[in-house]
Amino acid sequence: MSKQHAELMEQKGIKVSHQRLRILDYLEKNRVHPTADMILNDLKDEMPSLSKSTVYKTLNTFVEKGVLRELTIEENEIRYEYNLQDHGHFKCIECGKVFDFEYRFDVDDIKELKGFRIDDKNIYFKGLCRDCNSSKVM
Amino acid sequence: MSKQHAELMEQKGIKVSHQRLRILDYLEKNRVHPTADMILNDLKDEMPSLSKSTVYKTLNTFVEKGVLRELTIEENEIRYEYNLQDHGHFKCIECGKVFDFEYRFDVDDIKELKGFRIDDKNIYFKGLCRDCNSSKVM
DNA sequence: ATATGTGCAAACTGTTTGCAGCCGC
DNA sequence: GCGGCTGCAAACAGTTTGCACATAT
Repeated sequence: MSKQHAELMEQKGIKVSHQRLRILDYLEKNRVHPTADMILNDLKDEMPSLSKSTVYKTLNTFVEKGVLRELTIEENEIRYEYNLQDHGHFKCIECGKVFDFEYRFDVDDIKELKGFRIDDKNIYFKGLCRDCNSSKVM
Repeated sequence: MSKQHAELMEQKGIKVSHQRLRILDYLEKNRVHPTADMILNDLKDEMPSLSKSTVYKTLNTFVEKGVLRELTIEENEIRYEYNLQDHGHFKCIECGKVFDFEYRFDVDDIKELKGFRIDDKNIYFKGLCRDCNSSKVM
C-alpha cells in the first residue's frame, strides 16, 4: 500500500517520491529477495525512465534508515528484503529460490562471544529445496 | 608445514607448485580470513613476481578441491580460511577483525526446511568485539 | 616434448559517484 | 526559487579470462 509506505518514509525522515514509493511497493509485494538489477528490470516496464543509479541510491537510503534489510547470500550481489524480522535464509543451488525460515539461536550460550555486542545476525544455508531434492531422488 | 601441504595437495589431485605451497602455508599461518588481495600483498614481499591471477586461480582451485573454505561476510569481497570445520564468524564493525566461534544449531528443528538437503551452513554476526565494546563503554 | 602453471593485461560485473537538469513544495 | 531527487555516463573494485611464456617432469 503506497499510502502506508508514504507515512513510513515520513516517519523515518525520507522524502517521499514517486520512484521511492514504487520501489518500496515492489519489495513489499515481491518477497523473493531481489537484487537491484531485478528490481530495475521489473519496474522499467512501467517506468521506462527509471535509472540504475536511482534504484541503488534509493535502496541504500532505505537500508540506512532501517526500512529494508540487505542480504549477503552470494558474494557478488546484494539482495534486499522488506521483512525486518530476524530469520534465516536458504538458497537452493538448483532452482535459485531463496526461502525464509525461523530459527531459535541462543547467543548467550556461545562462550567465544561473551562481552561482544551483537548488532546483526546472519544465517543462511545452501542446498536443495524440497522440490528439487525430491526430483533428484527419482 | 610445506611438506604436509604438498602431501595434502597430492591427495586432492592438485599439482604441487611453489606458488601454491606458499599460498597454502600463508593461509595456515594467518588465520585472519584474508582476502585474495591481502594474500597477494603479503606474499609479494617475498615473491615479487607473484601475480593477482595466480592467487585467484590458486584459491579457486583449493576451494573446488575442498582444501579451503570461502567466506561471504562482506558482499564485495571473498575471504578464505584454512579451517574447514563447521563454525560461525563474527566481524567487528569497529576494528574489522573476524572471530571464529563454535555453535550448536539443530537443523532438524526447523519446520520450514523439512525435506531440504542442506549442503552448506553459513552463520555470521556483526557488532563490536569485546575489546572495542569495552572501550566504547568507558 | 608435453602438459600445465604463471603472469600480464584486458574484460566483466555489480556498485558508486559527479554532475546537470528537473520536480515539487 | 530552493533543496534535493533523478538519470546519464564515467569511475571503481574485486574477480575472471585469454594468451604467450616459463617450468617441471
